[in-house]
Amino acid sequence: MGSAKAKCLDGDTCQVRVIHLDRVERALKDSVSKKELDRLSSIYKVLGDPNRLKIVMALKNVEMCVCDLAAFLGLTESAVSHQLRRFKDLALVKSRREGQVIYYSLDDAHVAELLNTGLEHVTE
Amino acid sequence: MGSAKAKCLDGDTCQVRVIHLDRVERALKDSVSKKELDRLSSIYKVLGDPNRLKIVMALKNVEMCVCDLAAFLGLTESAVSHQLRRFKDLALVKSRREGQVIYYSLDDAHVAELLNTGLEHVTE
DNA sequence: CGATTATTTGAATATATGATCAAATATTCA
DNA sequence: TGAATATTTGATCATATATTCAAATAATCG
Repeated sequence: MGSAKAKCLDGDTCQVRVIHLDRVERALKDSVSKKELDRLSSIYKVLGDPNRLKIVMALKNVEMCVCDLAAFLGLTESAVSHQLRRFKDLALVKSRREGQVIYYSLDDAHVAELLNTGLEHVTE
Repeated sequence: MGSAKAKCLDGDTCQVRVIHLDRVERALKDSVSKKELDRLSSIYKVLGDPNRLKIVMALKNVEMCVCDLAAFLGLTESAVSHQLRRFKDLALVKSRREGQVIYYSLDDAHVAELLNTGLEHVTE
């Protein structure tokens, strides 16, 4: 342990410098699958924009239509629609049509939890 | 309620279409400050990249140096260093020097919570 | 001190992203 | 059916981002 010698991790010809091989191997072993990692980072990413965060925090409390959200955010309805699609693609938000109006609301309890944990962080 | 008439929210000359003025006003009232919103979205954003997510999940369990993380991720040490700076700028990760080696570790309990909540989401 | 190791920094670059605009779709209502 | 309303879609563009490379720092050791 603690050796600064070059160690090989990913094949035969590589030259990867590693100081704590045990920790690296442990981290590799403990890491979640690529699929789970991609899903999780996508969720964080979609929350990682102020406007989208406002959208989802509003939808946490009440159903809203696109033009309400646009007024709330001070953005184009088109811009809001584009962002809502990202939430829908991740199945974080669901929609319900009532005549001409489409109502959006949160569709995932975990995301609500994620938001609550985040809010605690920021407001405490 | 339910009127599709144009309502004005942000000044005198605007033409903002709103269907549920009450909901929009309520959302505006309930929304967190811009500062908090920016901080929170920055945190989600920094977690919203697969490589950075791997970094911080590894650091949740054990202290690691740059070259260990680089080996773990299959990235350049420089790339890892750049990403670690983002975490440090947000005070989510701290570093400790021991001779030539700089050890990184998680510096924020809330982020660990955020990660745990996220992991539950993805692995359940 | 000079050589080696570990990390950081800044410039460069290719790609991703968010907003806007114009046009398309879908629903209601006269 | 045709006009009006609500939303979506695709193209475009300016900006942000992640990685790489080369060079700079920082610390140890001979």
